[in-house]
Amino acid sequence: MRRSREAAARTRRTALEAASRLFRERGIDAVGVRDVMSSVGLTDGGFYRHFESKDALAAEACAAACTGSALARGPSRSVDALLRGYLSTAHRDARATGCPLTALVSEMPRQSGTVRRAYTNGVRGALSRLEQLAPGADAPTRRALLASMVGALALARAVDDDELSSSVLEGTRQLWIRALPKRRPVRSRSAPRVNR
Amino acid sequence: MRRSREAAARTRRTALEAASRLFRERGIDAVGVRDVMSSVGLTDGGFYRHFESKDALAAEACAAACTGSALARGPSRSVDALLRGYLSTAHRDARATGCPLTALVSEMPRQSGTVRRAYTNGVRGALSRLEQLAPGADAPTRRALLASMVGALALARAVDDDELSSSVLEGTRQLWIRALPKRRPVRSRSAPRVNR
DNA sequence: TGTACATCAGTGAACGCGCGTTCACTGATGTAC
DNA sequence: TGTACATCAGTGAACGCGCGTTCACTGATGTAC
Repeated sequence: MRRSREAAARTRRTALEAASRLFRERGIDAVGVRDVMSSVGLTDGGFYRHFESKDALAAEACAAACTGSALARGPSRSVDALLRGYLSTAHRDARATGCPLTALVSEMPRQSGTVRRAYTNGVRGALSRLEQLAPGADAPTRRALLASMVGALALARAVDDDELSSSVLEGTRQLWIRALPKRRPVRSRSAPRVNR
Repeated sequence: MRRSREAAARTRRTALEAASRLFRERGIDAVGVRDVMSSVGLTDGGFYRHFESKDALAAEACAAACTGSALARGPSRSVDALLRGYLSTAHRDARATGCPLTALVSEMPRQSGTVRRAYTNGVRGALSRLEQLAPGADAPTRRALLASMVGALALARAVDDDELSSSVLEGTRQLWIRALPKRRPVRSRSAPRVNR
C-alpha cells in the first residue's frame, strides 16, 4: 500500500545505504536486488519505484560510499593519522564500511560506464584529500601514495595468512612515514631546541 | 566418444589455461564452467571428467597463473626492468594474461579456502622474486613494494580516465626508482671517478 | 472542514535466462588373452 | 598379430536455483473541489 512521502524517502535512503555496504562486502555482481530490498525489510518488486536499474543503484551507491568513506571525510588531521587508520587491521576486517576504492578495485574494470565514472570521481576526491593532508608531496607522489594504500589494504584482505597480512599493512605504513616530508614543526625552523 | 590419453591430457591442460585467462579477465564468479569448456571447443558435461568442481579448477588456475606470471618468472633481471614492465600501460591493458595477484585481489576475500591458499602462495612467490631482484631492500620494504605495484596496476585498470590511469603507474614507478637502493656499481665503492 | 478520487509505494507472482552439477548414453581407445 | 571386451572422454538433456526486470493489484496517502 502507498506510504507517505517521508516514509518513501526513508526507504530509498536506507536501501541505498544497505546497497553501499553490501556491494563493498560481497561485490557488486554477487549482490542481488532481492538482497538489497530484503535487508531493509521489503520485497524486491518495489525496488524499481526508487531506482531505474541495478546498475543505476550501483553507480549511486559507489558515489555515496566514496563521499562517505574515511578517505574522503574521515576525522584524520594528518597523513600519519590517516595511514594509521587506513592501514589498520580494523579497517582490513571491516570491508562493508571501509574504503570502496579498495573493496571494488578489481571488479571495476568490468563495470558499466556510469559505475566506473562514480569510482573515478572517488579516486579524484581521495587524491584531493591527500593533497590537503600532505601538501609537501607532489602530484606523482600523491598518486603513488593512494595506489600503495589501496594495494596494501586489498592484499592484506586477500591473503590467508594473518601474519603476512599484518606485515603488508605495517611495511606500507613504515614506508610512507619515512618517505613523506614531515610537517613544519611548531617552533621556527632555525630556532634552537629550548623549552617552549 | 573416448579420446586417447594424450588427447585427454591436452584437453585438461588447455581448459586449465583457458580458465586461468578467463578468470583474470572477467573474474572467477563471472566465468561459468560452460564458458571454460566451450572456449576449448567442448560441451560442459565433460568438465567433471577433469576437475572435481569449479572451485577446484579455480584454485588450480589461480596457482598456475601465479607460477606462470611475469612477477614469478618474467624475463626481468633487475627491479627497474620489472617495474617498467609491471607498471606499463601494456600490462594494464592485458588483464587476461597479466598478474593474477592484481586481477583477482578484491574478489579474493570472498573465495574458498583452497583458492585463497593458492593466491597466498602466489604472494609469497612474488615476495621471493622481489628479494632476488632487490636484495638491498628489507622485508617490510619488499612487502610495501609488492602492495604498491598491485595497487597501482589495479587502480590504473579501475579508473575511467586514461591520463589519470597512466599517471598512477608513472608516479609509482618514479617512487620506487627513487626509493630503492641502487645496485652496487661496477667500480669499487671507494674508487675515485676516473676513466676505467 | 469533508468528500471523492487520483496517485503511487510496496506486494508477490511471473518472465526468460544462466548457473553448477548429475547422469544415461555413445563409441573410440586401451588391454587381456 | 587378432579378437573380445572393459574403460572412459565427451555429449546433451535435465535438476533446482537465483538472477534482473515486469506487471496487475492493493490500499493508504495526497489533492482538488
